[in-house]
Amino acid sequence: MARTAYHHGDLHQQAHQQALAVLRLEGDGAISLRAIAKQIGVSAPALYRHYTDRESLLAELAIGGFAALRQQLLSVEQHTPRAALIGIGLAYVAFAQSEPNLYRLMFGGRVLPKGAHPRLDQAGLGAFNVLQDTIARGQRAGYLKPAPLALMTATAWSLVHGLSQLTIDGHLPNADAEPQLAEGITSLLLEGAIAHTDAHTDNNEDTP
Amino acid sequence: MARTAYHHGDLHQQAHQQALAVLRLEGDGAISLRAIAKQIGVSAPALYRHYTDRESLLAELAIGGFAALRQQLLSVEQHTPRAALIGIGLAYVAFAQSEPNLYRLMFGGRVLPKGAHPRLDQAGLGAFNVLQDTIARGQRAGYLKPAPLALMTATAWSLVHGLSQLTIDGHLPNADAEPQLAEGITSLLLEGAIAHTDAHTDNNEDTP
DNA sequence: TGCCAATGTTAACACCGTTAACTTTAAGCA
DNA sequence: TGCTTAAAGTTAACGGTGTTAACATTGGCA
Repeated sequence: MARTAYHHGDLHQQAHQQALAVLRLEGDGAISLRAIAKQIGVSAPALYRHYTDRESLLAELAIGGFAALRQQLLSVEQHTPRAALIGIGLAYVAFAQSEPNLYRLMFGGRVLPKGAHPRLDQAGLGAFNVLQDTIARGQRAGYLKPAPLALMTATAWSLVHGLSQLTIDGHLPNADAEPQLAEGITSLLLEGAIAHTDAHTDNNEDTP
Repeated sequence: MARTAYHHGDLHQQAHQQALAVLRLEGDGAISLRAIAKQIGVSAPALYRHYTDRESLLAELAIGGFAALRQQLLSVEQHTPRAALIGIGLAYVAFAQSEPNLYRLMFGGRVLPKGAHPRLDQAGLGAFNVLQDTIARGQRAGYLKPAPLALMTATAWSLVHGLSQLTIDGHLPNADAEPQLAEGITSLLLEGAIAHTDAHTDNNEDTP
């Protein structure tokens, strides 16, 4: 079952890989089913045996992206609550910076409407949950405030997602040093932005 | 200079408005020069007398968006530093929620590459500066920590931008109450996420 | 072995952005 | 006032897209 021109058996996977390559180089807007089919050496309508839509191909790429992001977040060492939180933040931003076009596709909104691809939403939740679990652990350890979990998770996610998007797209003037920036930002969230000039004022603690 | 079919004198503005209407209803992906020309009652190539590109039309829409965002941020009352900061955060998210498709276009990244439209970058800076100035005032008033201004601005912008994007696109599970969410998130950034159980522990202060 | 479902094929439709070549009109100057 | 010129419109055409219909081939199973 191999290469008789018909039924070469690997079309789905090959189209996926080809589309991923184009995505990485030129962004999702440059993904064309006809071009992909030609490069694989197959007619364009053949792709419709494996993907109902161009959009479903993109959704599959995004699903893979969320799975990769989840793995990257899971691989962060959770030694102390603080190290786990900062590590997750850095890992998140690092992922976005290493795969900017894929990240943009995952959170495009315009390209992949939210309710349309259940497996996509599920994959997004999978990554989301890693972040949420880490925060919950930080709360149980007494390191984080006992604020509502949904609130704290939304805050953390908004921060890392916003930073990812802004750095990827080249906003953020004076974005000199990026790694320090990400670490400084997460620290700022943890310790707060308000100056407590009352008495104690022991800024920059490093270990809980 | 009016309506002889030729030279109806208002093509530029009319195309802008028509494109904006389509953008609001269906997103930037649905903006088609041919369709716009037809609805205005003009041939498609006529648009190229007023826009060098489809992309330049989109850039013009985004520029208008940044100007509107800037105005909305400027209209926030700056009574106390805290009120100014929270007010700006709420206004920012409110703008994104009131114009989701426009906001997505402004920060698309994939649609409008960063260095290609100088006036666009300038308009973005205009909105950015309002946020930065507010933070600088908060620092001068002694309300905010004297951390590097670029760091604090990047943090604040990341937070409000991330929250905007996530709520617009329907991520954030359990996103029950949005206004409280935005306010809670900005407060959390101001006061920090760490529980200070050592001694002082005066959480939830409301005035500096 | 013969049939059927899976998986390919070509042809075609209706769009799209964009350019070339041409035409009409408004405006300014002799 | 009339002529010229540049601005602003026109049609025709090129190459590209996603997608569907109708048809062809093939591998696997009864």
